[in-house]
Amino acid sequence: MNVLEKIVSSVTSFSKSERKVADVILANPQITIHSSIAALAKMADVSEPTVNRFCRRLDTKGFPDFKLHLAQSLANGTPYVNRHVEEEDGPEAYTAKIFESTMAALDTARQRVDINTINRAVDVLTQAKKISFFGLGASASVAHDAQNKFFRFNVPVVCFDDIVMQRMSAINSSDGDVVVCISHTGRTKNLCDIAAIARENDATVIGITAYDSPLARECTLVLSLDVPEDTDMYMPMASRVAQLVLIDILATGFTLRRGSKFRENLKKVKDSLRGSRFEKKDFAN
Amino acid sequence: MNVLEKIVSSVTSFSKSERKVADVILANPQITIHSSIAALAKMADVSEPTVNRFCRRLDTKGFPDFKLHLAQSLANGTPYVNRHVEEEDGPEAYTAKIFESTMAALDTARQRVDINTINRAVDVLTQAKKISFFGLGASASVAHDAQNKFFRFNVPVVCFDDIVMQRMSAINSSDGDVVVCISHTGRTKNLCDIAAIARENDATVIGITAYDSPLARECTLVLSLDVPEDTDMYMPMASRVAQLVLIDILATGFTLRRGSKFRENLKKVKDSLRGSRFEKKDFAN
DNA sequence: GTTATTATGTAATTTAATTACATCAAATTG
DNA sequence: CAATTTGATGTAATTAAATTACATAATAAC
Repeated sequence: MNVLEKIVSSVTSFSKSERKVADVILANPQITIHSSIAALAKMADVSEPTVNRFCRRLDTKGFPDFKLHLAQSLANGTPYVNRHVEEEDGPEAYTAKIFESTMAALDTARQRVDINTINRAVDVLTQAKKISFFGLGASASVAHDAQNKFFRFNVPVVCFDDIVMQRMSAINSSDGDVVVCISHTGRTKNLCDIAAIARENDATVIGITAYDSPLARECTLVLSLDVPEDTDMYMPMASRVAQLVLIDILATGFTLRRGSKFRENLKKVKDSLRGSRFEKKDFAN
Repeated sequence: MNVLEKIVSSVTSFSKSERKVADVILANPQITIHSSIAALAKMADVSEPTVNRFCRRLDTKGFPDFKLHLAQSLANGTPYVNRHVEEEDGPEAYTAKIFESTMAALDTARQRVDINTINRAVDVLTQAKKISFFGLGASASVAHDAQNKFFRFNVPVVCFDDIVMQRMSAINSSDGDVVVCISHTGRTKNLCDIAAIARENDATVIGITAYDSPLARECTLVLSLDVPEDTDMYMPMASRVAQLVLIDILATGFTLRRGSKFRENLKKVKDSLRGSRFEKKDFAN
C-alpha cells in the first residue's frame, strides 16, 4: 500500500491536528512534495513537529523521507481512490475528488468489462445493416456521442432521445439491424419496452447497462460496467463516463476490424471540417 | 522525460566530476534517494557542491528536489501511459489501451486545470439568470450532458446543437446570462461567432476549450484542459471525456455553493423518476 | 475534582544543503 | 612556451530545514 492510500485508509485513527495535515496533503499532494515542513505546517495550521509526527505515524523516517514516498505514490499513476465530495469541500478538494473517483471508476470498469462480449458486440456492429442508439436522460447524450462516432463509418446510424421516435424506429427494425440501448440502472421501463420491441422484430439488441437488470434481460448482448456511483450528488457522473469510454472501445474495434484502408475514410471525414475551422497556423506566433 | 532518462541522455555533456556523480546514481538509484548530499558526494568521491551543481544541471531546484524527481522516476513506469492503438491489436489490447489512455488524459487534465478559474466559473454560473450550453459535433453531446445536469438546479438552461438556433439564442442574451461554449480545438468558426455575439450582448461567456485558441479569445473565462489526443483514430475521445468531467466538477461546485437544503431539490428530481422505473426490489434475489 | 494520559506547541539543537569565494586545471593566445 | 583566460572543483561559511527535548494544554479516567 502506498503512502497516499495509507493516509486515506488510516484517516480515522488520526488526531485532530493530524487530520488537518492529512486533508492538506490529500488536497495538494503535488504542492506538498515541493514544500518545506514549515510551509506545510502553516497550510495545515499546525506546528512543525505535528507534521513530523504525522510522517512517523505513516512509517516513514521523517518529513523528507515522507516526501520521497509521496512522490513515488504520485508517480505510480496515483491511487484512484473514490473519495466522496463533502459539504465543506473547497474547489481544490472537489475538483480532485471528482477527477479521482472518475479515474477509479474507469479502473473498475476496465477490470470488470468482459472482453469476449466486446468482441462479439464489435462483430455484430460491423455486420449491421443499420445501427440505432437509444438512451434517455443522461444516457441520451451518450447515445448522441455514439452516433457522432459511428456515422463516420458509412453505416446508417440513427439516434433518438424521444421515446415516441424510439418506439417507431424499434418497430421498423428488422433482421440485421442493431439496436444499442444505454441505461446505467437498466430499470427505465420505456427503454426496456424498446429493447423488447426491437427483439420481436428480429433486431440484435446490445445493452450498455447493469448486469442482471430488467433491460439486460431484454438484450441479445449485455455490456455491463458495474461502476460504483457516488449517489450523494443525485446525478450520474462516473457511470456515464465509463459508458462513453465503452463507446470509444466499440468504435475503435469497429475501425480495426474494417482494416487500414477504411481508416482513410475517417481521415476524409475529419478533413471535411477544414473549411469550417480557423487554421492552426493563423494563430501561431 | 524523467530524471533517470535525462541523466542517461545527457551523460556526454557532463564534466569529469559530474560524470562520477552520474555513474554512482545510475548504479545505485535506490540508495541515492535515501542518502544525504554528503554521503553521495563521498560515494562519488567529489565535493558536495559538485553534487549540487549536478542536480541543477538537470533542471531541478537542488539536491532534495532532485531526489524527489528521482524517486518518481524509480516509481516504475506510470501504469497509465497514453499507448496508441495499433492495427494488429486484438480486443484485449485495444480495450486496455483506450481505458488507460483515457485515464492518463484525465490525470493530465487534473494537473493542468486551473482551480481558480473553476471557482470563478462556478461563481458566475450560480449567479446566472440563464445558462446556455453550445457545442458542435462531438462537443454537442457534451453540451447535452451539461444541460441534463444543470436543468436540475432550477435555473433556466438551454442547449442547442443547431447553429441557427445558437445564433438566435446568443443574440437574445443579455446581462446576467451565461453562455458556455464547448470546443476541443477552439477553432470552429461558427462557435467563435456565437461567443462574440453573446459577449456583444453582455452575456458572460465561459469557454471549455484550448488555451490560446480563437475561441478562447472571445471568452470571458477560459477553462482549458489541454489533453493529449490520439489523432490516429481521427475521432475525439479522451478530450471529450475530460470535458464531461469538467462539467461534473462545475455542477458539483454549483450544488455545494447553493448549500445543503438545495441538495434536497436534486433528490426530488431524482425521485420523480420513480414511476418510470422498475423498482430495484422487484429484481433482488 | 483531581490525576494520568495524550496531544500539541515553543524553543533549542542538530543536521543538511547552499552560497561565496578560493584554488586548480585546462585551453587559448600572443 | 609563458601568460592569460575560462571553466571546473573544492573549502569554509552561511543559511535553511528538520528534529529533539521539553513545556503546556487538552482530554480522558478515576
